[in-house]
Amino acid sequence: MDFKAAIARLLEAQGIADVTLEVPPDSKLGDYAFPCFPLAKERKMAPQAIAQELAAKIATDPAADFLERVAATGPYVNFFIKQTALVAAAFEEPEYQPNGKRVVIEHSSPNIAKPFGIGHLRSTVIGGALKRVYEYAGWEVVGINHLGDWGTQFGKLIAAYKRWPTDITEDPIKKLLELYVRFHAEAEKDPTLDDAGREEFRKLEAGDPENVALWKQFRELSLQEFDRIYARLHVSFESTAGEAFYNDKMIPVLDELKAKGLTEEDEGALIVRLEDMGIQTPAIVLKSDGATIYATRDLAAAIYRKKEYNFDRMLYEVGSEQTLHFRQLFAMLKKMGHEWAEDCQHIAHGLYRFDTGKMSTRKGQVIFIEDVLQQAVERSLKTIDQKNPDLLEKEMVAEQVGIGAVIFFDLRSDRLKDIVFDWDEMLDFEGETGPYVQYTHARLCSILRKSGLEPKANPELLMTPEEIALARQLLAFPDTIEQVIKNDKPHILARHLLDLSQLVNSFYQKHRIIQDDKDLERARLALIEKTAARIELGLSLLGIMAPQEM
RNA sequence: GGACCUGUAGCUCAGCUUGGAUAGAGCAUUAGCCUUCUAAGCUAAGGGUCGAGGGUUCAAAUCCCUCCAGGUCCGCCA
Repeated sequence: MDFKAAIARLLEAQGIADVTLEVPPDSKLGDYAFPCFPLAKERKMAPQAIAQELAAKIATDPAADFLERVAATGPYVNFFIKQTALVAAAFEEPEYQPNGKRVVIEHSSPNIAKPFGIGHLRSTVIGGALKRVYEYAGWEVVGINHLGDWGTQFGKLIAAYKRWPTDITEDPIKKLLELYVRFHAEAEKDPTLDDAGREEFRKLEAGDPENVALWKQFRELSLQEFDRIYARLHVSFESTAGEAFYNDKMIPVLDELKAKGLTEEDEGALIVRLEDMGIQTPAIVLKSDGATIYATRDLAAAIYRKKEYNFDRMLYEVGSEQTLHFRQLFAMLKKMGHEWAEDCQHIAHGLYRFDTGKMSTRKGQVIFIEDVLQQAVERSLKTIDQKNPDLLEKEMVAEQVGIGAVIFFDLRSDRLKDIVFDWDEMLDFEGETGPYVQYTHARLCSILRKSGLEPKANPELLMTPEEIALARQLLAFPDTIEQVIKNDKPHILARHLLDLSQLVNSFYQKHRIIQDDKDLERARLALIEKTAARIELGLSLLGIMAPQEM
C-alpha cells in the first residue's frame, strides 16, 4: 500500500488538488505531515484553522482505515499510520511490468590504444547502473559502447609507430601509450609531426592497406584488455559499434546538411552555425583537410540509432567537458528537422582529478583501472585474513568486496561533482562504503542461517521504533527507483542502501533476533530476510555482488 | 571576455528537482559497547554566519538577481 498516495487521495477529496506530504523530523509527531501554509495563502485563512478543519473531516472518513488517527499540530495536519499497516506494506515487493519504452544508453566508450584509466570508470559504472535500474523498472535497454576507434589520434599513433618501430605483442596498451606520449612530447619541439599524424589518418580513412592493418591490430589488442575489465565490473553491452562503424554513414548526413542549407565554408572547413539556437560556437563537420571529425560521426550515429532502435530516450553518459559538443549535436539534429533530438540527453559527470590538477593521458599521468582494482582486492583479502580467516572461497569474496568498494565509491556521490583521486578514500572499507553495505547483508544472511527457522511475517509483533523505521525505509524503495530514473542519478540508490544498512544495523544492535519467543523470532527473521533481499537487489542494480559471508 | 558545473562541520559528502517544524551522514577527535545472532558493526559528545550580499515569501540551504572562489569548455582532439 502506498500511504502517501492514499493520504493524497483523502486530501483531494477535501478539495485540495496539489498535495505535498512530508515525513516529520520527529516520529512522535506522526508518520506523514501536510503543511497548510500554501492553502492558507490561497484561501487567505490562518493555517492553524485550516489544519483543524481538515483533521476533523478526515478523521471521520471511512476510507482512512489505515490511519490510527489524524491530528492538527499547529499549522500541520499529521497522519498517524497504523503501525501494523505500515509494517505489512513493507513486506510487499514492488512489481514492474514492461512499459514498452526503449532507452539507448551510450557509456564507457574508451579510446582504443589508450589505457583504460580511472577516468573511464565513471562512465562505465554510472551507465551500467542506469542501465540495470531502467531494466528493473520495465524499460527495454540498449547499452552501447561507443568505442573511440577512429580519429586523428590513430594517424598520430601510426606515425609514431612507423617512426619508432616497437614490439607491441607484449603488454600492448602500455607500449602504445608510450608511443603516444613520446609523440606528443616531440611534437612540442617539432610541429611537422602533427602534420605527419594528420597525413597518416587521411591515408587510413582513404583505405591505405598498411595503415588499415595497423589500425585493426591496435583495435584487436585493446579490446582484449577492455573485455577483461568489463567482466570484473559486471558491465556488458548490446552493441560495441564504435566510431569506425559510422565511416560509411557520414556522407549521406553531410549531404543532408548541405541540402538543407545548414552548412557553410569557413577557413577551408565546413561548419554549421548555431547562433539561432543560442550557441555562439559553430560546429565543424568537415575539417579543412577534408577529414571528418567526431561531430560528424556523432550525427551519423544518432541518426543511425534512431532508425535501428527507435528509442524513446537516448542517454549519453559522457564527461561534462563535452557539454558544448552535445549541445551542438542536439541543436544540429533539431535544425535538420529531427524532433526526437528532444529525447536525447547528455548525462554529464565530473572528472577524477589529482589535487594538483587534471589528469592528462598525453603527459602519461594515468591511474590504470586495473591497478585500482588490484589494490582494492589485495586490501580486501588482507582484511578477510584478519577478520574471518576461516572463510571459504576467500579469493572470490575478496574480488567481490574489493571491486564493490571501487564501484560504490564512484556511485555514492552526485555524478556532476569532480572527484579528487585519493587511494585511501577509494580503498576505505568502513563507514559509507560498498563493503559496509555488503557486510550488513552478510551479517543478515548469517542470522538467517543460524536460526534455521522459517521466517513468518507478522506485523502485529514488529512494533519497536527500530522496526518501524526499517519498515519505512523498505517502503521508500519504489520512490528511490523513480528518482534515479527521473534524474539519471544512481547515487540516490546508493544513499538509499546506506540508510537501509544503518537502520538495520541499529535494529540488530538493540534487539535480539534469535531468542526464546519463537513467534517473535520468526517475525523478525521475516524482516531481516526482506532487508537482506532488498540490499542484494539494490547492490545488483549498482553492479555489485552481495556475498553471503565475508 | 563568454557559456556551463560546483561551493553545506577540520576533511569527504547527502539534502536543493517539488520552499516548511531542531540542516543530516561518514571520516577524523573524545567517551563507551564483543562469555549471546559476523566489532568491515553500534551508542553518545563536541564540531555549522549552508561562499558573500541583495530580492521574493508568513517561511529560503532550497526559488530569483549580483558578486566572489574552484573546475570545465569556448572551430579543425574526443
